[in-house]
Amino acid sequence: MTITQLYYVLAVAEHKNFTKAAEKCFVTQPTLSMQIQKLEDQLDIKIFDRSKKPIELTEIGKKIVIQAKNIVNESYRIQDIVDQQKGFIGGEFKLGIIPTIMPTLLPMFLKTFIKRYPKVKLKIEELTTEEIIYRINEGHLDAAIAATPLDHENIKERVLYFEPFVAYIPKGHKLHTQQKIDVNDLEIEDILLLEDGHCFRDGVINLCKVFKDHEDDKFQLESGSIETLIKLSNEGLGMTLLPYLHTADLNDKLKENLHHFNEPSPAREVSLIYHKSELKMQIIEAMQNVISGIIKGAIAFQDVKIISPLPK
Amino acid sequence: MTITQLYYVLAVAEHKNFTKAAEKCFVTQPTLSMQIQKLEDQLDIKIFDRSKKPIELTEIGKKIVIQAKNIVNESYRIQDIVDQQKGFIGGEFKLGIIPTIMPTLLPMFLKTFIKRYPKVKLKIEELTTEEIIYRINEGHLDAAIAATPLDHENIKERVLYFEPFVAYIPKGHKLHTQQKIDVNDLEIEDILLLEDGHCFRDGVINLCKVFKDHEDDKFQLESGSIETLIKLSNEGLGMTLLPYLHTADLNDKLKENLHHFNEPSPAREVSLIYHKSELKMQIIEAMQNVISGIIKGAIAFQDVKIISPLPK
DNA sequence: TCAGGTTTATAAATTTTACTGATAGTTTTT
DNA sequence: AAAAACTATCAGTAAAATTTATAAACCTGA
Repeated sequence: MTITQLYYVLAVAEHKNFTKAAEKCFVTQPTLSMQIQKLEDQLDIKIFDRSKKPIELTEIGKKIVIQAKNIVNESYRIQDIVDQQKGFIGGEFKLGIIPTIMPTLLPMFLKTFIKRYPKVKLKIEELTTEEIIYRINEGHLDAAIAATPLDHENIKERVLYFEPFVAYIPKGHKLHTQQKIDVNDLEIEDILLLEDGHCFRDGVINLCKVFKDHEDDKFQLESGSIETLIKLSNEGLGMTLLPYLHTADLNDKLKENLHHFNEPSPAREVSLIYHKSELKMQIIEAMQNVISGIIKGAIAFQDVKIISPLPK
Repeated sequence: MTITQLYYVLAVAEHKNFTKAAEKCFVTQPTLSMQIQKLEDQLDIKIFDRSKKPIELTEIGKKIVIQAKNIVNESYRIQDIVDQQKGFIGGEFKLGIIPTIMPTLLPMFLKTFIKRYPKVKLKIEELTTEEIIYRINEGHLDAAIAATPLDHENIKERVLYFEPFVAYIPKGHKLHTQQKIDVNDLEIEDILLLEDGHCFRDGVINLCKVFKDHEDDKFQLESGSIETLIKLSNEGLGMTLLPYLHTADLNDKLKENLHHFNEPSPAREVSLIYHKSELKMQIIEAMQNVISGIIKGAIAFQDVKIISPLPK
C-alpha cells in the first residue's frame, strides 16, 4: 500500500471515472486501473463496483476512502511541518470568496498580500457559501472568506471583521425622510436581504431569525447580488441592507438613499474559514494578519457597539 | 514521500542506529541510508543529526517522527477496516501480561483462544506494567493484561474481572487464629504488597493510598513475585495479600495460612488494555470475550460486594 | 597514534515497481 | 447497429528501490 495508491483511489472515488481521475492525477488511465487493482488484490477486497455506471464505491470501499483521505491529508502535513519550521510561507493556496465580499475586500488586500508573501501562489475563486463548504470539506479549497457563523462541524472560523449594514431606502419609502434610522424601525417583512446573511453570532443583531419567523409574507427574496437588491428596491419592492464596504461604489444619486444606523448597528460577521485539520495554517494566519491590518483603516465602525440577538 | 520511507524513519528514530534499524525492517543498511536521504532531500531538511553518536533527531526531525507515527499507524488501519468488514479475526497479535497475572490467567484462556481463533498468531510476553505502558505507546504491543486503573492518557482499559485478595497470615501473626478476617483488621504498615497493586478504582478497596500515607514506616516492600511475598511473610516480616487465583497453587501446608476476607473483600482490578488508536479492535474484543467467559467459572466471587474507597 | 571495530555513505549492478502506448473487450449512447 | 465512452490487459520502458561491495568517517583502547 502506498500513499500514491490511496491518492488514486480518492481521485476515482471523487470523479467516479477512471479516465477523468487519471487526468487529474497526471497519469494515464491504465496506471490507475493497475494500481487500484493491485491495492484491491493486496487487501483482497473490491473498493469499486465497476458493474455500475457510473462506478460506485462498495460498502467497504466507502470506509477505505474515509481512511484514505485521512492518510493522504496527514501526509501533506509533513510538508506543512517543514514549512512551519523554516518559517516558509509559500506554495499553492486555494481561496474561495463569496460574491458579496469578493469585489470589495479582494482589491483591498490582494496587492499587499502578494507583495508580502510572493512565494504563495494564490488561486482565488468566487463561490457560494454552499460550494465553499463542500470544497473545504473535500480538500479542494485551503480556506475561504464568507459570512459567518456557519456552525459547521469540520470547519473552523476566524473572524476578520464586522461589516455594518447601511440601509438603502428608496424615495417613496416611509422611512426615506428619516436621516438616521434605528434597528427598531425595521420591518423585516419589508426588507430585501442578502442570501448570505447568516444567522448572526451573539453580540451581532440577529436578522435571519426574525426573517424566518415571517415566512408567510407576500414574497421573500434573498439575493446574492447587491445590484439586484438596489434595483428591486428602486422598483418599490422595499428597502434593503447593503454591506458597508459596498456603499462607496454607489453613484451619488443612489448614495442619497443611504441611511446609516444609529448604534448599535446591524452588521455581518466576515471570517476566514478553513478545515479543522488546519493544513497550511501559516498561510491562513498570514492572510488573516494582512486582512485584519488593512480592514482597520477601511471600516471606521470597528468599535461600533453591536446589539444582542433578539429573542426567537 | 512514501509510507515505507516514513517507516524507515521511525525505525532509525527508535534504534538510533541505521544498521540495527535496517535489520528490523528486513532490508540492508544502504536502503535506509538512501531512502531517508531521499526524503530529507525532498523536504530539504535533515531529520537526523548524524554527527552525534548515537544518532539524534533534529528539532524538526522530532516533529516529523510524531507525524510519521501517525501516518504509519493510520495506514495499518486500512487492513484493520478490511478485516473488520470480513469478520476476519487473525494476524499477528502481541500481548503483554504482568508477572502476577501470567501464570494463573494465561493457562486458563490460551487453549480456548487459539482454538476459537486459530488464525491469530499470538505473541505473548511477560512484562512489567511500566514496560507494557511504554510498548503500547510505541506500538510494539497490541494489547496487554495488567492491574488497573492506570489512568494513562493514551491507553484505554476494559475491565476483565476483579480478583479478590486472600490474606496470607503466617503462624505467630496476631491475626493467625482469626478464621475470617475483615478489611478493618488490616494494619497496612504490616502488609507486604504486590508492586502492581495499583490505586484502585471507585468501588474497589483503596489500599495503595493508605499505603502511601505511611511512607515513614520501618520498611516497605513491593514485590513482583508471589513466592517472595510468601517466603518473607513466613520469615515473620508481616502478613501479605495474595490474588485469589494464586491460592489454588499453594501446597496444603501453606494453604492453612490463608484467610478469606469477610465481604466486602479487597480486590485488584484486572483489565485488557490497549492504545487509544484502537487498532486490532476485533482481536481485542475477541480476547475480552474469551477471558470474560472463562473467568466466570474460576472466580466464584464475581458478585462479591466491593467496598468504596477509603478517604485519602 | 595507530590498529580494529563500528557505523554511515557511496557506487554500480540488479531487481522490482510504476508507468505508458496500443489495443481489446464492455457497456452506454444515439 | 454504429459510434462513443470507458475499463482491463499486455508488452515494453522508464524509474525506483534494493542489494552487494566498498569506501569513508568515527570511535575505542592498547
